[in-house]
Amino acid sequence: MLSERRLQVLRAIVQDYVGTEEPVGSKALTERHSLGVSPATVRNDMAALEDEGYIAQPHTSAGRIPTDKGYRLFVDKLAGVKPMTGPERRAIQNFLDGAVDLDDVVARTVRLLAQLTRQVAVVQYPSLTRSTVRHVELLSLAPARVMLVLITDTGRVEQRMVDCPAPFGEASLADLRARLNSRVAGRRFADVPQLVEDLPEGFDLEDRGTVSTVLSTLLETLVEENEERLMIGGTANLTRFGHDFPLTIRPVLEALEEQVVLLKLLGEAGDSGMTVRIGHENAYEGLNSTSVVSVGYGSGGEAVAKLGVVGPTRMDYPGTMGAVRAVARYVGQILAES
Amino acid sequence: MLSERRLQVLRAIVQDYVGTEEPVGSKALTERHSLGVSPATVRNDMAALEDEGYIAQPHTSAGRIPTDKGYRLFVDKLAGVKPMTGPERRAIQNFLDGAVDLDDVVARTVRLLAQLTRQVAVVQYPSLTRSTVRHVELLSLAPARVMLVLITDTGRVEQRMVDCPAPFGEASLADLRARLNSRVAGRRFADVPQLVEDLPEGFDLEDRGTVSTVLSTLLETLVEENEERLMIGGTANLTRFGHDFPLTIRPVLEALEEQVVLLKLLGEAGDSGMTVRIGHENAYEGLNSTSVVSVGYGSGGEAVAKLGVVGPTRMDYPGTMGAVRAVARYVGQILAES
DNA sequence: CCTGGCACTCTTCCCATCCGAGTGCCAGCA
DNA sequence: TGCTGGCACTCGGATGGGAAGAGTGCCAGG
Repeated sequence: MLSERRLQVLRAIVQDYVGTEEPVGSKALTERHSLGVSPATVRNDMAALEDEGYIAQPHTSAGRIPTDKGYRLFVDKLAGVKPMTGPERRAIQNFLDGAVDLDDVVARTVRLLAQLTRQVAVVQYPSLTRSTVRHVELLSLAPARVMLVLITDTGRVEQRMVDCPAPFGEASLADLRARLNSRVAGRRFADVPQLVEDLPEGFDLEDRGTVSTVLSTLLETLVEENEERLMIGGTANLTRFGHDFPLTIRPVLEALEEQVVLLKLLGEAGDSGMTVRIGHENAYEGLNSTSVVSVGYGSGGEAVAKLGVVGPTRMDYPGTMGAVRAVARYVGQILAES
Repeated sequence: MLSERRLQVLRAIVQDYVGTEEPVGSKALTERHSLGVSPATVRNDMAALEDEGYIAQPHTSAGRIPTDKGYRLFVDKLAGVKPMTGPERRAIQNFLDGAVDLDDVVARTVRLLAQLTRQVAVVQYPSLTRSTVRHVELLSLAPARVMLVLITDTGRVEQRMVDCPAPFGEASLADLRARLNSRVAGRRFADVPQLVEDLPEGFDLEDRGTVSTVLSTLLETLVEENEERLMIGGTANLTRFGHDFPLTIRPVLEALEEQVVLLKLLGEAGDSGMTVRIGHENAYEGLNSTSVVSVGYGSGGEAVAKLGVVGPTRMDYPGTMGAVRAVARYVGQILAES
């Protein structure tokens, strides 16, 4: 459709605009990029690109800026992913290696991403959906009060208090603990419900009520905690957004506070590979002038959660994508190790 | 020192400025407040207040605005704490009552505070320092691998993985679990070290190494987790800050990301009663144009952590203080119940 | 199909002006 | 002594008119 040179022009426009944050004109383009043609020619190309909707002018007689569609083409066809340099990789690895527990891994990842991309970083906690149960612990806190602790293979720990309908002896508790673990340890969350379905039947009549209560609390925990948590960081980078500040930043901050919105945002991203949502491609209105670069990460081959960054549509896509991909890869490694 | 009327004038200036966000002049003051004197008189009072450093003019021939010192006087002498209304109280209670676990309590508290005050809310997780141990659980995950789970009376759960120097049988583990709990359950964190000091001596020689390892991990957890965590929310409210935006908001966002700074900020606040730090009273430079209202909260009589809000020095102090106090009180109740 | 040239369009910047809010001070009055 | 009305003064912010500059579109010629 578009000639090779016109694509080059678009690429040059995107690069310059991302660098300078100012509309770029035909003359400046020919000076900074060796396109081998005159400004007048570039003007013609620009007119064509504008007709096609890839670029736009803020006002007559200002330079052009890329539209969302322009960025889209840039990302899809014109730009690669800029790989991290060796030292950068090592720095990432070192930084993440220092983490002591899951919270710390997530916290460090957020900081790292925010620093590398100089944008807002969002990291979802490893999801329970695809996790397996490592261990279920039951503690008797009072005769009719049990604490349920669920430990997952990703290192996450969830606890719930259970009020039992009847007192429950230590022996019964130990029994339940043993049977429960022999059934669910190492199994996937999704499989747990049917695995424990007939468990109460093996108990004395008087204990069945309690067993059922404990089990249903367990199932609840599995489901409830699927409302995944996430951590964000680097919001101070929002101040680099632009000059028309308060109007832009406000809805973004609001979106960032709404975990639901963010989770949806990450969730929409494709399951494998990197996803880039540009401007209006984001369903949430407040993020219409931002782009979201996200990718799944996980121990082993499978993605257990996602992470990404939120920044202005005018962002360095190759660099950002490179950083996001690299961080995801190393976080995956860390999780696999622990 | 200052006559009664001059204090009234200062109060009126603070109130008007907080309301309008614009420097307030003598004429407007006499119109909006019934001071019973003419603008000329007020002008004299203002000149005096300015000499004393309570108010200042942004430029000659603009109105006056309060200085940090002026706000200080206002808070100390001129303003009470505005109590929440009945419906407000009920709403707070309802909102917090819905929480399912500690994380949820904190999350809800943050949202609530941010909404009530329309400012940035900061809530520290209930501290371990003053907490007592409810239960210590030890789980054998592999022959030489133990998971340590610490449960506190505030409902907090911490877990650590322990790699043992030698395999450790289930029987020994149960033994250790029992002895450990009989010693530390219900005791304060600070007392734990000496309570477990001679514990290894009761074990077989071959197990002592493991016991020591487990114990030192436990002690580490107690200390490490004193690096308290906190949650913030309502950052979108920063956009209401002012017109000179990016300059003001940036350092604040940066401060909010530095948990260390925030913890220090809350930590500095007095242990009992509400603390208000105004503008330059805050040690951290980025917060020089903000005020921090904080208060301790806790189950029972004792404060286990702090919470507060960060907002512009030009804030509604009575209202903010009322909201902070009310929320702290109800959070304390919730914690006591669970 | 590319190029140089040219007229045209806007935005931005700068400056001069004006207006008004607010002050400080003073002389007079209770 | 303390309050008041009056008045001159000071700035900041808004208004408006150029002038400058960047960038465009179009056209005729190579």
